[in-house]
Order: sequence, then structure tokens, then C-alpha cells
Amino acid sequence: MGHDTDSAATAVALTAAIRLLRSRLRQESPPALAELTMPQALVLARIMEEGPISNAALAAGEYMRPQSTHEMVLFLEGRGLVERRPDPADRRKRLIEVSPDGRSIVSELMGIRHEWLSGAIQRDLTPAEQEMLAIAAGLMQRIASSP
Amino acid sequence: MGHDTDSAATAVALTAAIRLLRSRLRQESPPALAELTMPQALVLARIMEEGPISNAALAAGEYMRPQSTHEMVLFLEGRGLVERRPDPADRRKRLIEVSPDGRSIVSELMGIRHEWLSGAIQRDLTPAEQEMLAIAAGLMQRIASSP
DNA sequence: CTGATTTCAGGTAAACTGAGATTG
DNA sequence: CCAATCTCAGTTCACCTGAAATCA
Repeated sequence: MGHDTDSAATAVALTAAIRLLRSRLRQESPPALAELTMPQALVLARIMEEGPISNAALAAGEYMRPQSTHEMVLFLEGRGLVERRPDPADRRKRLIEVSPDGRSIVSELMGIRHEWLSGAIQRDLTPAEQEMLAIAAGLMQRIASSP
Repeated sequence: MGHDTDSAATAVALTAAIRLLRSRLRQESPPALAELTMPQALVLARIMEEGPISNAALAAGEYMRPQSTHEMVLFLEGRGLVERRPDPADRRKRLIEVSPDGRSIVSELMGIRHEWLSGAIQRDLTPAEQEMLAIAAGLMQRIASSP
């Protein structure tokens, strides 16, 4: 154990795991409660975290095209969950911020949306495994954001 | 550490990690070499692993609708990468198998497609972290396939 | 007759590319 | 003039649902 080829095997296993888990999550997500789709909810959460942010910066952080995030932001604005105002320092930009309405539902929504996954983690994994998975989630984010 | 609410936090972190990593993978995947898309390549790999398999069984294993896998199988058949023959035991089914051509390119293809991820794992993680990620990939597959 | 499997047809979600206007 | 940002429009990918035919 510890050879060079291990990272390739891990890459294959991880890719397969991501695809499988995504498929299962799609199956288990409650459609009735889905006023917001998963990407919309996660983008909303990121806007809340990163404070007032431009659309271009939001897209860069999500590794998407600005057009893709733009559409989600328009949707969220239509629901009154975010607000946009011109950036006084750079009038090309429009700063996006979560509204009071959006802020009040975001935590509740995240809880509902992750209900199945949270339960499965608790049901199927030992406490030690749960801890390892939490660490691994951090590692995955690190890899995704590596230069 | 070790409370009930931890699994919820892990679920949120894991969902975010999956989304980020998927976006990054899309960015990093070499489009010129993509004669097969990611799902097509992974379905082909699964067919190779699981030997002769019916489309319904394939779909169940991937947590997809039979129609979705059917389309991929038709594409792979058109490229001559898989072959189908009626199941003598149950003539409703058609058994799908990887052709010699498909078998010869599948390992090469997997290597190319996972090149960036494999490199990032090796570059950004310590050996101990790499091992943890490999274990976590297994845990994710277990959760995805849990009843 | 019921149920499972395959297959055709059409639809949706979530990203993409291209192009135009405004501002730095 | 060039670059960055936002925005409109159309496109592609990866799934979905519905329905018909075949066979157990």
C-alpha cells in the first residue's frame, strides 16, 4: 500500500461514488418540498456566506460560467430571496445579497434537503466512519479548489 | 465531538464538495479526447465489470431509469464498443457485453479521463489523506446503495 | 391477466457557447 | 482601444416521464 497507481484507483472510485450518490440523492429528494432545486439552494447558501458578491465572482467560486449563475440569481431575485444593487465602486457590477426572506428560509431548506443523506450517514456508518467522511468532504473541496 | 448534529453538517459539506468537484472535473476534462462522455465511459466500465448484463439490471445498478441507460447502450453499440444478444433463458432480455474493441480502449480511456483528478489527489493530499479519501469513496458508494 | 423488459417519443434541468451593451 | 461585466438568446447533455410491443 502506498504506490503511485493508488491515486488513479482512488480517482476512479471517487468519480463512480460521486455519480452513484448523485443519482441516489436525486431519487430521494422530496420533489414536493423542492421550491428550490439543489443548485439554486446551494448558490443561495454561498451568496449568504460570501456576503455581497458580484455574479462573476460567484461563478468563479462555483467553477461555472457567469451565464449559468446569472440565471439562478434571476430566479432567486424573482422569489425575493436575494437583492441586487449596483456596486458604487465599479458600476459594471451588481452586488448580490441575500434578503431577510432568503436568510430566514436558507437554514431550514438546507436541513430538509439533506434529510435523507444525513440519516443515511448516521444509519449506515459507524461514528469513526462518519468522522472520516466529514474529513474526506473537506479534502474533496480542497482538491476542487486547487490551482 | 460525536453528536447527532454532526451527520447533518457532514451531509451539507459532502453535497457541496460533490458539486464543486463535479464542476471542476467538467472544466478539467479534455474535450478533444472526449469521444465518450463521462457517463458513457462509466457505464461502459460497469458493463465490462459485470459481464453480460441486461439493460434493466444495468439501470438498477446505476440508480437510473432503463430508458436513460438504454440510450447510452445504443450509442456504445453504434461505436462497436458493446454487443447485444438475446438471452436464451429469458427472451425478453438482451444481454449486453463489451466487445474486443471496447475492452481494448476502456482502460486507456479511464486513465485519460481521470488524469487531472488522479494528479490532483497525488499533488494536494498527503499519503494518509489519500488513503482516507479512498476509504471515503467506498463509504459513499455504500451509502448510495443502502436500502 | 399480471408483470418485467425493451424500445420509441417527448420533456426538463442544468449546464454550455455566442453575441450585444455598458462601464473601467 | 481593450478588458471586464452583465444580460439575452440559443444549444447541449444527462437525465426524466409516458406509452407501446414482446415475452414470462
